[in-house]
Amino acid sequence: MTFAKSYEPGEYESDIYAAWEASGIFNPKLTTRPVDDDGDGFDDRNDGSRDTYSIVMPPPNANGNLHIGHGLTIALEDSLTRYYRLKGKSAWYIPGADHAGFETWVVYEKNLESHGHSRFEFDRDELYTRVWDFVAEQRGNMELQLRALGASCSWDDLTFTLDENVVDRVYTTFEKMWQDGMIYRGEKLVNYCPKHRTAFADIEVEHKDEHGTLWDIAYDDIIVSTTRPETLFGDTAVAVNPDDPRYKDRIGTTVHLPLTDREIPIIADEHADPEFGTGAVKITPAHDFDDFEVGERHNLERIQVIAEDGTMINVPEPYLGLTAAECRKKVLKDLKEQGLLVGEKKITHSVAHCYKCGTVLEPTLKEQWFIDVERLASTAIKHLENGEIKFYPENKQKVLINYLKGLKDWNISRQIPWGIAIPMFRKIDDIATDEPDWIFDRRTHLQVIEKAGVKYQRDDDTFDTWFSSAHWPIVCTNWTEENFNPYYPLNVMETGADILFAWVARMIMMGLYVTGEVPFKEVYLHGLVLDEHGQKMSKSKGNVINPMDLVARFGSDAFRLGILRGRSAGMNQAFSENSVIAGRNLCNKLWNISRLVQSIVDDKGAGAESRGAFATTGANDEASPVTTGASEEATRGSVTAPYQTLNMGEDWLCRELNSCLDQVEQAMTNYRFAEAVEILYQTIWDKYADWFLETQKIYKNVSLLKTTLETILIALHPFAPFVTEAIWQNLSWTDGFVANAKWPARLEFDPISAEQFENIRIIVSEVRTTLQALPGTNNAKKYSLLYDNDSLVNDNQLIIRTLTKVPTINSLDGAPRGLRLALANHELYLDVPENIVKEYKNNLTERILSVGRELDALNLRMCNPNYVERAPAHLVKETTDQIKEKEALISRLKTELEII
RNA sequence: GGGGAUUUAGCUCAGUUGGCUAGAGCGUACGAUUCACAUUCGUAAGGUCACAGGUUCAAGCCCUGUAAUCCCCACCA
Repeated sequence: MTFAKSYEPGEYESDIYAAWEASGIFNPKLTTRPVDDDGDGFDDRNDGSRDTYSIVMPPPNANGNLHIGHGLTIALEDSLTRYYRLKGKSAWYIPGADHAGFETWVVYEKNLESHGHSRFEFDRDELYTRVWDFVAEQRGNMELQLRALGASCSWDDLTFTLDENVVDRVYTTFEKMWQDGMIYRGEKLVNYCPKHRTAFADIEVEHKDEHGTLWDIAYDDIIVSTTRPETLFGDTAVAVNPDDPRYKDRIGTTVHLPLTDREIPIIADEHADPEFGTGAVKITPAHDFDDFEVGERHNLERIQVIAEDGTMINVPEPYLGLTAAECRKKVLKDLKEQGLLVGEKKITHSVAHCYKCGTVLEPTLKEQWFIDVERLASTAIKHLENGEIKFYPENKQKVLINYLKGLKDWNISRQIPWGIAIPMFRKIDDIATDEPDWIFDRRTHLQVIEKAGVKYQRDDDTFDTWFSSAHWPIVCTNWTEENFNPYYPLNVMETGADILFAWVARMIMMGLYVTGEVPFKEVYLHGLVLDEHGQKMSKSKGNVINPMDLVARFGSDAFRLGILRGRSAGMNQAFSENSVIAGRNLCNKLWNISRLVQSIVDDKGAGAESRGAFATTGANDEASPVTTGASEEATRGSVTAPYQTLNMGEDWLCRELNSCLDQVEQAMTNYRFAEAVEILYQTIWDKYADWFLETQKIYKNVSLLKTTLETILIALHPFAPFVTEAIWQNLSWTDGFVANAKWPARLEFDPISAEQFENIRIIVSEVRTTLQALPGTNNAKKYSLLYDNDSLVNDNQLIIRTLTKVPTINSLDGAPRGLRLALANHELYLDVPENIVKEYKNNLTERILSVGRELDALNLRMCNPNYVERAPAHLVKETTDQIKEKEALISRLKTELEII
């Protein structure tokens, strides 16, 4: 098998994924048998430790497509998973699919409407079945897209949010809460979307500033202001501030409610702000959240005047049955005619909207199931304050605690059929029995059940999606009360910062309530992926980037590298194609590095033959046989034979690779993905290719080339899984999958020799810089390098010549000539004719000035006695060393200038 | 009103507990061309680290204040 000239992701990616999946390496339950290389009977993978690593996928919508945010999620989560798998952990990345209750329902309802139907033609069970079929039809794309992104998740363990075990667990929790008295049914005001005809939790409401009108209406002698005159019919009081002198003597009296024959009381309540308007406010407990509370305090009647379908009820005949908007017009007109409308002005106020359709939400009185969150929240706060969960970014811990402290009771009832039925049944028979009105029962497939001779009817509502989602870590890991589960709590929960409250908070509360433990040890939150101008992506702006397009054009790895680049926890960040292109280039670079290494191995290595697991044209016989449980022997990446470093460049490379591994490990531990990618990019491109491989064109150390290439392949694998695997399979000497390789060991090298190579690099750079700065072009080919009494240069002529491309390097015979290079410890000259040297004079002067400025700064520091006294000794020494070096350099440059 | 962020090169971002002359990618300029890769190689230019004070031997980093931008929560009769 040969390496094509450039890496073509499309030719490899799907075959590679299929081979991984077939091998079973993504399922830790198939691969957790001991690995025993040295035959001592102990599992010796990763220092013998065989601990677990678990992470769950925030479930994408089962019947949707992945968007750019999913792309980021997968890049982050899969990098972690692959990294810890390579580190030898039993890494379990559990995939999921979301029934996406409301989202899917909205799509389905639109679909129904487009076919001329309405949801009200069907009963709930029928609708549920229909949506189920609808989702089943649409399903599957998302899972294919996850594969295309390289997600190394255990597909056998995919959890759908309506799976039986999920529903069971949700019912168990609900039952426990019911028994613990945390669930109550209450008539409360809820945010109600008249279009979708369902209530929402507070968190789902979107407040937007809107322009509106504030009308002043005379209730006898008292003027009240309102933006919603149509709710006047629901007024049951007028409130004034108890300290407001204007109304002191009116408290306890009544006013006449316009357009009706009712008298309503004037009450004293802090809610009325004396500064606002006239200081008197109408109270409509059934249609306003604040008024509801005032009503509770004063025991006021709640009169619902707007029905769930948005029409007027419980109002005088002329207004009955009008829509709220029509009613408002008529009320205003009638008030005006009676001279009771005494003023109006434009105002801006914030209005609650449905986050899905934008309809103005109607605060509506409704009986719903609520969770008393007091116990859940306070427990969560305690564990959070205890530091049991580490947050990235850190500040989110405080933000979350702050949120939990102000958390209100949680409305878990939704009036949409697509979801998990609430397992509560209401007594039908109005007979006097001691039986409670509501009972818990799991048989939600039945509309009516009978218990102890009494018939009960199922509540038609379903659970808020977040109620079941809150169980995600529990249900994905199959946590049970009975058995110890090494995968729970999860090592990390990775998700979007925007659902910290909606999801993360609820998982923590639920995890603690159900299992007594926090559901994860760490939380990593990512920000939004913005477009290249820093704008939020949206369909209406037309700036949406489809991750699958990028994958198709540049490859999955390029996308992953691109989206991780420069990203840090919790931050919204712009994203552009450029970073993906940079990623694509790195993949191609790595491919060509491997191509060169393989060609050297082929030339020099004896008897090398391809043992790749499969060919580029498709999975071959060697890859597919592993179907039942992975044999680790067959799938684990191999490690090459020992090597010896034979020259300075090799020692240097080993040193740099070790340092790279250190930094990548450090970065991954701290979730600094961008940093890990950055250091790998630098190491592979600048160090491995530009310096080391260039020297290997001279000294071909086959065993070292093999080992070091494996090192960079494995280290990059978490971020660029496909190209590293494609190369691994293409190389003649590697075995198994790089996806299941061992994280590289540190390389042995001679540190003194490694440091020597730094000197070579400095010399080479100086030669290059000078050659570029000299007048004329093609200088490298024109001028030779001369050296005087310099063993480093003498011994490394070949390397220096190769790297600088100068034609010859000679020992200086006789007096110095040409241009002396500005190197402190080396006598090196470029054999440049005198007239050219003179032209270079300005350059030299410039250089002296700049070094002089640096020297001044250093001297200034040393003149400060406090610095010498108080700064750490090694810094002071460093400074003195540098002063010496700069001084030497300057005098050298000056002599040079004098000669000219 | 409460809370959380951001401000560093033309653009997008790093800069971990204070330590040398503030880094990277992209972009720009100049130079290179059969020999792994033009998805390439070499070189360079480009920054008053938002502003003003303070602490310190030393501040992009810590403290105080100011300005601009953004997000979340609550509220707006």
